[in-house]
Amino acid sequence: MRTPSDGSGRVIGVQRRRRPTKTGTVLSHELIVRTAIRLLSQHGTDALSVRRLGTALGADPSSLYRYFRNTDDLVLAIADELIGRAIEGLRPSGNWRDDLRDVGHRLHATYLAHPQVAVLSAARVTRRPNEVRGVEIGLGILRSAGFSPEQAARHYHSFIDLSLGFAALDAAASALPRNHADGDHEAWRSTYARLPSDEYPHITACADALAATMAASAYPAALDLLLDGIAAQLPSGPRESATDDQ
Amino acid sequence: MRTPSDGSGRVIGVQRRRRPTKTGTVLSHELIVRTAIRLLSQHGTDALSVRRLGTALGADPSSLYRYFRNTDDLVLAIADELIGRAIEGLRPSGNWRDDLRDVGHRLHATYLAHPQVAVLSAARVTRRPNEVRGVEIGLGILRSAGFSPEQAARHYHSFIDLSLGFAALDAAASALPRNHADGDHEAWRSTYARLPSDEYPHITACADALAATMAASAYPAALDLLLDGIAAQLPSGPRESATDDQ
DNA sequence: ATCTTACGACAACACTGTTGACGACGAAAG
DNA sequence: CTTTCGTCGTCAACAGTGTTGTCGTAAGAT
Repeated sequence: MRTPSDGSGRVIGVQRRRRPTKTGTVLSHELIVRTAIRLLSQHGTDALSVRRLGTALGADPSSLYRYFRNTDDLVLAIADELIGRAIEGLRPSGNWRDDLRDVGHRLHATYLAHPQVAVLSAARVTRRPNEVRGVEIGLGILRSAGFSPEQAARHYHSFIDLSLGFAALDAAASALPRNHADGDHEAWRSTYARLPSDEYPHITACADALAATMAASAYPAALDLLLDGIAAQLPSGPRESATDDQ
Repeated sequence: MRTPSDGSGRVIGVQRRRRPTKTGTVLSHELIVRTAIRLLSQHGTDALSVRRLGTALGADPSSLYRYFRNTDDLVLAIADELIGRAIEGLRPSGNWRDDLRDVGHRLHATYLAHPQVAVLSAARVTRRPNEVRGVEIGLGILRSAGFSPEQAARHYHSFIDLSLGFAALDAAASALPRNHADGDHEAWRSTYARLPSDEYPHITACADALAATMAASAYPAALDLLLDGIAAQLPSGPRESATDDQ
Protein backbone atom coordinates (compact mmCIF):
# COMPACT_ATOMS: atom_id res chain seq x y z
CA MET A 1 0.00 0.00 0.00
CA ARG A 2 1.04 3.53 -0.67
CA THR A 3 -0.55 5.62 2.02
CA PRO A 4 1.72 8.51 2.83
CA SER A 5 -1.17 10.35 4.45
CA ASP A 6 -3.99 9.60 6.83
CA GLY A 7 -7.58 10.62 6.30
CA SER A 8 -7.04 14.23 7.20
CA GLY A 9 -4.50 14.72 4.46
CA ARG A 10 -1.61 14.94 6.87
CA VAL A 11 1.42 12.87 6.09
CA ILE A 12 2.01 10.02 8.48
CA GLY A 13 5.59 8.96 8.74
CA VAL A 14 8.15 11.69 9.11
CA GLN A 15 10.68 11.40 6.36
CA ARG A 16 13.60 9.26 7.40
CA ARG A 17 15.46 7.97 4.38
CA ARG A 18 16.88 10.82 2.39
CA ARG A 19 18.00 9.08 -0.72
CA PRO A 20 19.01 11.62 -3.36
CA THR A 21 17.24 11.51 -6.67
CA LYS A 22 18.91 10.59 -9.92
CA THR A 23 19.99 14.16 -10.51
CA GLY A 24 21.15 14.66 -6.96
CA THR A 25 18.37 16.67 -5.36
CA VAL A 26 17.01 15.49 -2.05
CA LEU A 27 13.25 15.70 -1.96
CA SER A 28 11.20 16.97 0.94
CA HIS A 29 7.72 18.32 1.51
CA GLU A 30 9.07 21.83 1.85
CA LEU A 31 11.16 21.67 -1.33
CA ILE A 32 8.28 20.30 -3.34
CA VAL A 33 5.88 22.98 -2.14
CA ARG A 34 8.39 25.74 -2.74
CA THR A 35 9.16 24.47 -6.22
CA ALA A 36 5.47 24.20 -7.01
CA ILE A 37 4.90 27.81 -5.96
CA ARG A 38 7.83 28.94 -8.05
CA LEU A 39 6.56 26.99 -11.02
CA LEU A 40 3.11 28.50 -10.68
CA SER A 41 4.38 32.02 -10.25
CA GLN A 42 6.74 31.83 -13.18
CA HIS A 43 4.75 29.93 -15.75
CA GLY A 44 1.11 30.31 -14.86
CA THR A 45 -1.62 28.16 -13.44
CA ASP A 46 -1.46 25.56 -16.17
CA ALA A 47 2.22 24.96 -15.50
CA LEU A 48 1.52 22.95 -12.37
CA SER A 49 1.40 19.35 -13.40
CA VAL A 50 2.87 16.40 -11.60
CA ARG A 51 5.13 15.74 -14.53
CA ARG A 52 6.39 19.28 -14.90
CA LEU A 53 6.89 19.53 -11.16
CA GLY A 54 8.82 16.31 -11.27
CA THR A 55 11.20 17.48 -13.95
CA ALA A 56 11.56 20.85 -12.24
CA LEU A 57 12.66 18.95 -9.16
CA GLY A 58 14.87 16.64 -11.16
CA ALA A 59 12.88 13.65 -10.00
CA ASP A 60 10.49 11.16 -11.43
CA PRO A 61 6.94 12.52 -11.29
CA SER A 62 5.70 9.49 -9.41
CA SER A 63 8.07 10.30 -6.57
CA LEU A 64 5.76 13.09 -5.50
CA TYR A 65 3.19 10.53 -4.51
CA ARG A 66 5.51 9.48 -1.70
CA TYR A 67 4.94 12.90 -0.19
CA PHE A 68 1.39 13.83 -1.18
CA ARG A 69 -1.57 11.54 -1.65
CA ASN A 70 -2.65 13.33 -4.79
CA THR A 71 -2.61 16.71 -6.46
CA ASP A 72 -5.30 18.06 -4.18
CA ASP A 73 -3.22 17.18 -1.16
CA LEU A 74 -0.35 19.12 -2.69
CA VAL A 75 -2.59 22.10 -3.39
CA LEU A 76 -3.67 22.16 0.25
CA ALA A 77 -0.05 22.14 1.33
CA ILE A 78 0.62 25.04 -1.04
CA ALA A 79 -2.34 26.93 0.37
CA ASP A 80 -1.07 26.44 3.89
CA GLU A 81 2.36 27.62 2.91
CA LEU A 82 0.86 30.80 1.52
CA ILE A 83 -1.07 31.37 4.75
CA GLY A 84 2.17 30.82 6.62
CA ARG A 85 3.93 33.46 4.56
CA ALA A 86 1.08 35.88 5.19
CA ILE A 87 1.14 35.59 8.97
CA GLU A 88 4.90 35.35 9.18
CA GLY A 89 6.44 38.10 11.24
CA LEU A 90 3.09 39.37 12.38
CA ARG A 91 3.41 41.90 15.20
CA PRO A 92 0.13 42.58 17.00
CA SER A 93 0.03 46.19 18.15
CA GLY A 94 -2.72 45.73 20.69
CA ASN A 95 -5.23 47.81 18.76
CA TRP A 96 -7.63 45.16 17.53
CA ARG A 97 -8.77 47.17 14.52
CA ASP A 98 -5.30 47.84 13.26
CA ASP A 99 -4.28 44.27 13.92
CA LEU A 100 -7.20 42.73 12.11
CA ARG A 101 -6.73 45.07 9.18
CA ASP A 102 -3.06 44.16 9.13
CA VAL A 103 -3.84 40.46 8.97
CA GLY A 104 -6.34 41.07 6.19
CA HIS A 105 -3.98 43.15 4.13
CA ARG A 106 -1.18 40.65 4.62
CA LEU A 107 -3.40 37.83 3.43
CA HIS A 108 -4.65 39.80 0.47
CA ALA A 109 -1.20 40.99 -0.50
CA THR A 110 0.36 37.56 -0.18
CA TYR A 111 -2.26 35.98 -2.37
CA LEU A 112 -2.03 38.76 -4.95
CA ALA A 113 1.75 38.40 -5.01
CA HIS A 114 1.16 34.87 -6.32
CA PRO A 115 -2.09 35.10 -8.20
CA GLN A 116 -1.62 31.83 -10.02
CA VAL A 117 -1.14 30.09 -6.70
CA ALA A 118 -4.03 31.94 -5.12
CA VAL A 119 -6.42 30.86 -7.85
CA LEU A 120 -5.85 27.27 -6.85
CA SER A 121 -5.75 27.69 -3.11
CA ALA A 122 -7.60 30.79 -1.90
CA ALA A 123 -10.94 29.08 -1.65
CA ARG A 124 -9.68 25.97 0.13
CA VAL A 125 -9.86 25.10 3.79
CA THR A 126 -6.62 23.35 4.62
CA ARG A 127 -7.00 22.44 8.27
CA ARG A 128 -3.22 22.50 8.37
CA PRO A 129 -0.89 24.09 10.93
CA ASN A 130 -0.58 27.58 9.46
CA GLU A 131 -4.29 27.91 8.91
CA VAL A 132 -4.91 26.80 12.48
CA ARG A 133 -2.42 29.37 13.70
CA GLY A 134 -4.18 32.02 11.66
CA VAL A 135 -7.52 31.14 13.22
CA GLU A 136 -5.95 31.35 16.67
CA ILE A 137 -4.46 34.75 15.89
CA GLY A 138 -7.70 36.15 14.48
CA LEU A 139 -9.79 34.91 17.37
CA GLY A 140 -7.22 36.23 19.82
CA ILE A 141 -7.41 39.70 18.31
CA LEU A 142 -11.18 39.78 18.49
CA ARG A 143 -11.34 38.38 22.00
CA SER A 144 -8.77 40.87 23.17
CA ALA A 145 -11.11 43.55 21.87
CA GLY A 146 -13.67 42.35 24.34
CA PHE A 147 -15.86 40.14 22.19
CA SER A 148 -17.46 37.03 23.60
CA PRO A 149 -16.49 33.66 22.10
CA GLU A 150 -19.69 33.65 20.07
CA GLN A 151 -19.14 37.14 18.72
CA ALA A 152 -15.47 36.49 18.08
CA ALA A 153 -16.26 33.35 16.11
CA ARG A 154 -18.96 35.08 14.09
CA HIS A 155 -16.90 38.12 13.28
CA TYR A 156 -13.85 36.05 12.48
CA HIS A 157 -15.98 34.11 10.06
CA SER A 158 -17.11 37.27 8.28
CA PHE A 159 -13.61 38.69 8.30
CA ILE A 160 -11.79 35.67 6.93
CA ASP A 161 -14.36 34.87 4.27
CA LEU A 162 -14.43 38.46 3.12
CA SER A 163 -10.65 38.53 2.89
CA LEU A 164 -10.30 35.18 1.14
CA GLY A 165 -13.21 35.88 -1.16
CA PHE A 166 -11.68 39.11 -2.37
CA ALA A 167 -8.31 37.42 -2.61
CA ALA A 168 -9.77 34.70 -4.81
CA LEU A 169 -11.53 37.21 -7.02
CA ASP A 170 -8.67 39.64 -7.37
CA ALA A 171 -6.21 36.84 -7.91
CA ALA A 172 -8.34 35.33 -10.65
CA ALA A 173 -8.48 38.71 -12.38
CA SER A 174 -4.74 39.25 -12.34
CA ALA A 175 -3.82 35.64 -13.03
CA LEU A 176 -5.26 35.73 -16.52
CA PRO A 177 -2.76 35.45 -19.36
CA ARG A 178 -1.24 38.74 -20.45
CA ASN A 179 -3.49 39.51 -23.38
CA HIS A 180 -6.56 38.58 -21.38
CA ALA A 181 -5.51 40.67 -18.41
CA ASP A 182 -4.89 43.71 -20.52
CA GLY A 183 -8.20 43.13 -22.19
CA ASP A 184 -9.94 42.88 -18.86
CA HIS A 185 -8.55 46.18 -17.73
CA GLU A 186 -9.34 47.79 -21.01
CA ALA A 187 -12.73 46.16 -21.19
CA TRP A 188 -14.22 48.78 -18.94
CA ARG A 189 -13.07 51.41 -21.37
CA SER A 190 -13.64 49.65 -24.67
CA THR A 191 -16.55 47.26 -24.21
CA TYR A 192 -18.46 49.11 -21.55
CA ALA A 193 -17.84 52.63 -22.78
CA ARG A 194 -19.20 51.89 -26.24
CA LEU A 195 -22.56 50.45 -25.37
CA PRO A 196 -25.62 52.18 -26.80
CA SER A 197 -26.54 54.91 -24.36
CA ASP A 198 -30.26 54.45 -24.86
CA GLU A 199 -30.14 50.82 -23.81
CA TYR A 200 -27.50 51.18 -21.09
CA PRO A 201 -27.85 54.75 -19.79
CA HIS A 202 -26.29 54.08 -16.40
CA ILE A 203 -23.26 52.28 -17.76
CA THR A 204 -22.53 55.02 -20.25
CA ALA A 205 -22.99 57.65 -17.55
CA CYS A 206 -20.58 55.81 -15.25
CA ALA A 207 -18.16 54.50 -17.88
CA ASP A 208 -15.20 56.62 -16.82
CA ALA A 209 -15.87 56.06 -13.14
CA LEU A 210 -16.16 52.32 -13.74
CA ALA A 211 -12.85 52.18 -15.55
CA ALA A 212 -11.25 54.13 -12.72
CA THR A 213 -12.55 52.03 -9.84
CA MET A 214 -12.13 48.67 -11.55
CA ALA A 215 -8.40 49.24 -11.91
CA ALA A 216 -7.85 48.59 -8.20
CA SER A 217 -9.23 46.16 -5.66
CA ALA A 218 -12.26 47.08 -3.61
CA TYR A 219 -10.93 45.02 -0.71
CA PRO A 220 -9.49 47.82 1.44
CA ALA A 221 -12.75 49.75 1.31
CA ALA A 222 -14.85 46.68 1.95
CA LEU A 223 -12.64 45.58 4.84
CA ASP A 224 -12.90 48.97 6.50
CA LEU A 225 -16.66 48.83 6.18
CA LEU A 226 -16.68 45.42 7.80
CA LEU A 227 -14.46 46.65 10.61
CA ASP A 228 -16.82 49.59 11.10
CA GLY A 229 -19.68 47.18 11.44
CA ILE A 230 -17.80 44.97 13.87
CA ALA A 231 -16.74 47.97 15.94
CA ALA A 232 -20.35 49.07 16.21
CA GLN A 233 -21.12 45.80 17.98
CA LEU A 234 -18.46 46.14 20.63
CA PRO A 235 -19.94 45.41 24.06
CA SER A 236 -18.43 48.61 25.45
CA GLY A 237 -19.63 50.52 22.43
CA PRO A 238 -17.53 51.67 19.47
CA ARG A 239 -14.67 53.41 21.20
CA GLU A 240 -12.94 55.24 18.40
CA SER A 241 -15.46 56.46 15.90
CA ALA A 242 -15.79 54.96 12.47
CA THR A 243 -13.25 56.05 9.92
CA ASP A 244 -14.54 58.26 7.16
CA ASP A 245 -12.27 57.54 4.26
CA GLN A 246 -12.61 59.84 1.28
CA MET B 1 -9.75 27.93 -40.53
CA ARG B 2 -11.82 27.35 -37.46
CA THR B 3 -12.51 30.70 -35.88
CA PRO B 4 -16.01 30.64 -34.49
CA SER B 5 -15.23 33.59 -32.23
CA ASP B 6 -13.55 36.93 -32.45
CA GLY B 7 -10.97 38.24 -30.03
CA SER B 8 -13.45 39.13 -27.33
CA GLY B 9 -14.71 35.59 -27.08
CA ARG B 10 -18.00 36.40 -28.73
CA VAL B 11 -19.11 34.11 -31.50
CA ILE B 12 -19.04 35.64 -34.95
CA GLY B 13 -21.37 33.97 -37.37
CA VAL B 14 -24.86 33.29 -36.17
CA GLN B 15 -25.69 29.68 -36.58
CA ARG B 16 -27.22 29.01 -39.96
CA ARG B 17 -27.00 25.39 -40.90
CA ARG B 18 -28.78 23.17 -38.43
CA ARG B 19 -27.61 19.77 -39.46
CA PRO B 20 -28.66 17.19 -36.88
CA THR B 21 -25.97 15.16 -35.25
CA LYS B 22 -25.58 11.44 -35.75
CA THR B 23 -27.94 10.70 -32.91
CA GLY B 24 -30.45 13.28 -34.01
CA THR B 25 -29.89 16.17 -31.64
CA VAL B 26 -29.49 19.64 -33.10
CA LEU B 27 -26.69 21.55 -31.45
CA SER B 28 -26.83 25.17 -30.40
CA HIS B 29 -25.00 27.46 -28.03
CA GLU B 30 -27.89 27.37 -25.62
CA LEU B 31 -28.24 23.60 -25.64
CA ILE B 32 -24.53 23.11 -25.07
CA VAL B 33 -24.44 25.53 -22.14
CA ARG B 34 -27.53 24.02 -20.57
CA THR B 35 -26.16 20.51 -20.95
CA ALA B 36 -22.83 21.56 -19.47
CA ILE B 37 -24.56 23.04 -16.42
CA ARG B 38 -26.62 19.90 -15.99
CA LEU B 39 -23.51 17.75 -16.30
CA LEU B 40 -21.68 19.82 -13.72
CA SER B 41 -24.57 19.88 -11.29
CA GLN B 42 -25.21 16.17 -11.52
CA HIS B 43 -21.74 14.70 -11.63
CA GLY B 44 -19.42 17.27 -10.12
CA THR B 45 -16.74 19.64 -11.34
CA ASP B 46 -14.58 16.92 -12.84
CA ALA B 47 -17.44 15.73 -15.02
CA LEU B 48 -17.09 18.65 -17.41
CA SER B 49 -14.84 17.49 -20.18
CA VAL B 50 -15.24 18.12 -23.86
CA ARG B 51 -15.57 14.43 -24.45
CA ARG B 52 -18.17 13.80 -21.77
CA LEU B 53 -20.10 16.86 -22.86
CA GLY B 54 -19.99 15.57 -26.40
CA THR B 55 -21.40 12.18 -25.52
CA ALA B 56 -23.99 13.79 -23.24
CA LEU B 57 -25.10 15.81 -26.26
CA GLY B 58 -24.92 12.82 -28.54
CA ALA B 59 -22.33 14.52 -30.67
CA ASP B 60 -18.68 14.21 -31.45
CA PRO B 61 -16.60 16.17 -28.95
CA SER B 62 -14.89 18.13 -31.66
CA SER B 63 -18.22 19.53 -32.77
CA LEU B 64 -18.24 21.80 -29.74
CA TYR B 65 -15.34 23.73 -31.21
CA ARG B 66 -17.72 24.98 -33.89
CA TYR B 67 -19.51 26.86 -31.13
CA PHE B 68 -16.81 27.77 -28.62
CA ARG B 69 -13.20 28.57 -29.28
CA ASN B 70 -12.03 26.48 -26.35
CA THR B 71 -13.06 25.30 -22.92
CA ASP B 72 -12.50 28.70 -21.38
CA ASP B 73 -14.86 30.27 -23.88
CA LEU B 74 -17.46 27.72 -22.88
CA VAL B 75 -16.90 28.43 -19.18
CA LEU B 76 -17.49 32.12 -19.78
CA ALA B 77 -20.73 31.33 -21.56
CA ILE B 78 -21.74 29.16 -18.60
CA ALA B 79 -20.90 31.98 -16.20
CA ASP B 80 -23.03 34.40 -18.17
CA GLU B 81 -25.91 31.96 -18.22
CA LEU B 82 -25.73 31.73 -14.43
CA ILE B 83 -25.76 35.51 -14.14
CA GLY B 84 -28.76 35.54 -16.44
CA ARG B 85 -30.61 33.10 -14.22
CA ALA B 86 -29.80 35.19 -11.18
CA ILE B 87 -31.20 38.45 -12.55
CA GLU B 88 -34.09 36.79 -14.33
CA GLY B 89 -37.44 38.06 -13.15
CA LEU B 90 -35.89 40.76 -11.03
CA ARG B 91 -38.48 43.22 -9.78
CA PRO B 92 -36.97 46.44 -8.41
CA SER B 93 -39.09 47.75 -5.58
CA GLY B 94 -37.72 51.27 -5.66
CA ASN B 95 -36.01 50.94 -2.29
CA TRP B 96 -32.37 50.86 -3.28
CA ARG B 97 -31.26 48.93 -0.20
CA ASP B 98 -33.81 46.20 -0.62
CA ASP B 99 -33.12 46.02 -4.32
CA LEU B 100 -29.38 45.75 -3.96
CA ARG B 101 -29.74 43.14 -1.26
CA ASP B 102 -32.15 41.26 -3.48
CA VAL B 103 -29.67 41.23 -6.36
CA GLY B 104 -26.92 40.05 -4.03
CA HIS B 105 -28.96 37.27 -2.53
CA ARG B 106 -30.12 36.14 -5.96
CA LEU B 107 -26.55 35.97 -7.19
CA HIS B 108 -25.36 34.16 -4.11
CA ALA B 109 -28.27 31.74 -4.14
CA THR B 110 -27.94 30.99 -7.85
CA TYR B 111 -24.26 30.23 -7.54
CA LEU B 112 -24.79 28.08 -4.46
CA ALA B 113 -27.54 26.18 -6.24
CA HIS B 114 -24.88 25.06 -8.71
CA PRO B 115 -21.69 25.02 -6.65
CA GLN B 116 -19.77 22.95 -9.18
CA VAL B 117 -20.61 25.49 -11.86
CA ALA B 118 -19.85 28.39 -9.58
CA VAL B 119 -16.39 27.07 -8.76
CA LEU B 120 -15.48 27.40 -12.41
CA SER B 121 -17.22 30.64 -13.17
CA ALA B 122 -17.77 32.83 -10.10
CA ALA B 123 -14.42 34.55 -10.35
CA ARG B 124 -14.59 35.25 -14.07
CA VAL B 125 -15.45 38.47 -15.85
CA THR B 126 -17.48 37.48 -18.89
CA ARG B 127 -18.18 40.79 -20.63
CA ARG B 128 -21.18 39.04 -22.06
CA PRO B 129 -24.78 40.25 -22.35
CA ASN B 130 -26.15 39.10 -19.01
CA GLU B 131 -23.20 40.44 -17.08
CA VAL B 132 -23.58 43.77 -18.84
CA ARG B 133 -27.26 43.81 -17.96
CA GLY B 134 -26.35 43.08 -14.36
CA VAL B 135 -23.96 46.01 -14.27
CA GLU B 136 -26.64 48.26 -15.71
CA ILE B 137 -29.13 47.11 -13.11
CA GLY B 138 -26.73 47.56 -10.20
CA LEU B 139 -25.65 51.00 -11.31
CA GLY B 140 -29.25 51.99 -11.88
CA ILE B 141 -30.20 51.01 -8.35
CA LEU B 142 -27.35 53.02 -6.85
CA ARG B 143 -27.93 56.07 -9.02
CA SER B 144 -31.63 56.03 -8.23
CA ALA B 145 -30.59 56.21 -4.59
CA GLY B 146 -28.97 59.53 -5.36
CA PHE B 147 -25.36 58.54 -5.77
CA SER B 148 -23.15 60.31 -8.27
CA PRO B 149 -21.69 58.30 -11.16
CA GLU B 150 -18.38 58.08 -9.30
CA GLN B 151 -19.98 56.90 -6.08
CA ALA B 152 -22.28 54.52 -7.90
CA ALA B 153 -19.35 52.94 -9.74
CA ARG B 154 -17.27 52.62 -6.59
CA HIS B 155 -20.07 51.15 -4.51
CA TYR B 156 -21.11 48.82 -7.28
CA HIS B 157 -17.54 47.60 -7.41
CA SER B 158 -17.50 46.82 -3.71
CA PHE B 159 -20.93 45.26 -3.85
CA ILE B 160 -20.34 42.96 -6.80
CA ASP B 161 -16.91 41.82 -5.69
CA LEU B 162 -18.14 41.11 -2.19
CA SER B 163 -21.02 39.09 -3.58
CA LEU B 164 -18.99 37.14 -6.12
CA GLY B 165 -16.15 36.61 -3.67
CA PHE B 166 -18.44 35.03 -1.11
CA ALA B 167 -20.15 33.08 -3.85
CA ALA B 168 -16.82 31.67 -5.00
CA LEU B 169 -15.79 30.78 -1.47
CA ASP B 170 -19.08 29.26 -0.38
CA ALA B 171 -19.42 27.39 -3.64
CA ALA B 172 -15.95 25.93 -3.30
CA ALA B 173 -16.80 24.73 0.19
CA SER B 174 -20.01 23.00 -0.82
CA ALA B 175 -18.70 21.68 -4.12
CA LEU B 176 -16.26 19.35 -2.44
CA PRO B 177 -16.95 15.63 -2.80
CA ARG B 178 -19.31 14.20 -0.26
CA ASN B 179 -16.81 12.79 2.19
CA HIS B 180 -14.70 15.91 1.99
CA ALA B 181 -17.66 18.21 2.52
CA ASP B 182 -18.80 16.30 5.55
CA GLY B 183 -15.26 16.37 6.80
CA ASP B 184 -15.08 20.11 6.30
CA HIS B 185 -18.23 20.69 8.27
CA GLU B 186 -17.13 18.32 10.94
CA ALA B 187 -13.60 19.70 10.94
CA TRP B 188 -14.64 22.56 13.13
CA ARG B 189 -15.89 20.05 15.66
CA SER B 190 -13.26 17.36 15.34
CA THR B 191 -10.01 18.99 14.31
CA TYR B 192 -10.47 22.38 15.87
CA ALA B 193 -12.21 21.27 19.03
CA ARG B 194 -9.44 18.85 19.97
CA LEU B 195 -6.45 21.11 19.79
CA PRO B 196 -4.33 21.47 22.92
CA SER B 197 -5.90 24.24 24.94
CA ASP B 198 -2.58 25.58 26.17
CA GLU B 199 -1.32 26.17 22.65
CA TYR B 200 -4.61 27.31 21.14
CA PRO B 201 -6.57 28.86 23.98
CA HIS B 202 -8.79 31.02 21.81
CA ILE B 203 -9.74 28.23 19.43
CA THR B 204 -10.67 25.92 22.25
CA ALA B 205 -12.64 28.69 23.92
CA CYS B 206 -14.54 29.39 20.71
CA ALA B 207 -14.75 25.82 19.41
CA ASP B 208 -18.50 25.47 19.77
CA ALA B 209 -19.17 28.94 18.45
CA LEU B 210 -16.88 28.28 15.49
CA ALA B 211 -18.68 25.08 14.58
CA ALA B 212 -21.99 26.91 14.82
CA THR B 213 -21.09 29.89 12.65
CA MET B 214 -19.11 27.96 10.07
CA ALA B 215 -22.14 25.87 9.21
CA ALA B 216 -23.72 28.79 7.35
CA SER B 217 -22.47 31.49 5.04
CA ALA B 218 -21.38 34.82 6.42
CA TYR B 219 -22.54 36.53 3.26
CA PRO B 220 -25.87 37.95 4.49
CA ALA B 221 -24.22 39.55 7.50
CA ALA B 222 -21.33 40.91 5.46
CA LEU B 223 -23.65 42.26 2.79
CA ASP B 224 -25.76 44.09 5.35
CA LEU B 225 -22.64 45.62 6.82
CA LEU B 226 -21.60 46.80 3.38
CA LEU B 227 -25.05 48.26 2.74
CA ASP B 228 -24.84 50.05 6.07
CA GLY B 229 -21.56 51.57 5.01
CA ILE B 230 -22.91 52.61 1.64
CA ALA B 231 -26.01 54.13 3.22
CA ALA B 232 -23.82 56.18 5.52
CA GLN B 233 -22.32 57.85 2.47
CA LEU B 234 -25.61 58.89 0.93
CA PRO B 235 -25.43 62.55 -0.17
CA SER B 236 -28.75 63.32 1.48
CA GLY B 237 -27.66 61.50 4.62
CA PRO B 238 -28.44 57.90 5.53
CA ARG B 239 -32.19 58.01 5.25
CA GLU B 240 -34.11 54.81 5.70
CA SER B 241 -35.81 54.65 2.33
CA ALA B 242 -34.62 56.83 -0.47
CA THR B 243 -37.29 56.11 -3.02
CA ASP B 244 -37.33 58.16 -6.11
CA ASP B 245 -37.09 57.49 -9.79
CA GLN B 246 -35.07 59.22 -12.40
C1' DA C 1 -31.06 21.90 -59.76
C1' DT C 2 -26.80 23.55 -58.64
C1' DC C 3 -23.41 25.50 -55.81
C1' DT C 4 -21.17 26.88 -51.53
C1' DT C 5 -19.75 26.13 -47.27
C1' DA C 6 -21.10 25.33 -42.46
C1' DC C 7 -20.67 21.83 -39.55
C1' DG C 8 -20.51 17.11 -37.79
C1' DA C 9 -17.36 13.12 -37.67
C1' DC C 10 -12.93 10.84 -37.55
C1' DA C 11 -8.27 10.21 -36.35
C1' DA C 12 -4.33 11.77 -34.38
C1' DC C 13 -1.12 14.34 -31.17
C1' DA C 14 0.79 15.67 -27.02
C1' DC C 15 -0.50 15.96 -22.83
C1' DT C 16 -2.54 14.78 -17.96
C1' DG C 17 -3.08 12.16 -12.97
C1' DT C 18 -2.36 7.93 -10.93
C1' DT C 19 -0.81 3.18 -9.78
C1' DG C 20 1.68 -1.46 -9.40
C1' DA C 21 6.01 -3.50 -9.61
C1' DC C 22 10.82 -3.45 -8.81
C1' DG C 23 15.06 -2.64 -6.92
C1' DA C 24 18.69 0.35 -4.75
C1' DC C 25 20.36 2.22 -0.82
C1' DG C 26 20.06 4.63 3.98
C1' DA C 27 19.42 3.27 8.63
C1' DA C 28 19.03 0.12 12.25
C1' DA C 29 20.34 -4.48 14.37
C1' DG C 30 23.63 -8.09 15.17
C1' DC D 1 31.73 -4.85 9.96
C1' DT D 2 27.77 -7.56 8.02
C1' DT D 3 23.00 -8.34 7.49
C1' DT D 4 18.42 -7.22 7.43
C1' DC D 5 14.64 -4.14 6.72
C1' DG D 6 11.72 -1.13 4.45
C1' DT D 7 11.54 3.60 2.48
C1' DC D 8 11.46 5.81 -1.55
C1' DG D 9 13.07 6.79 -6.30
C1' DT D 10 12.27 4.84 -10.89
C1' DC D 11 10.00 2.62 -14.66
C1' DA D 12 6.15 1.35 -17.48
C1' DA D 13 1.56 1.41 -18.22
C1' DC D 14 -3.44 2.87 -18.27
C1' DA D 15 -7.17 5.64 -19.04
C1' DG D 16 -8.33 9.94 -19.62
C1' DT D 17 -7.78 15.02 -21.30
C1' DG D 18 -7.95 19.45 -24.79
C1' DT D 19 -7.29 20.51 -29.33
C1' DT D 20 -6.66 20.44 -34.45
C1' DG D 21 -6.40 19.01 -39.61
C1' DT D 22 -8.95 16.71 -42.79
C1' DC D 23 -12.89 15.18 -45.13
C1' DG D 24 -17.51 14.45 -46.70
C1' DT D 25 -22.31 15.48 -46.32
C1' DA D 26 -26.19 18.03 -46.43
C1' DA D 27 -28.55 22.67 -45.57
C1' DG D 28 -29.60 26.95 -47.38
C1' DA D 29 -29.05 30.33 -51.06
C1' DT D 30 -29.27 31.13 -55.96
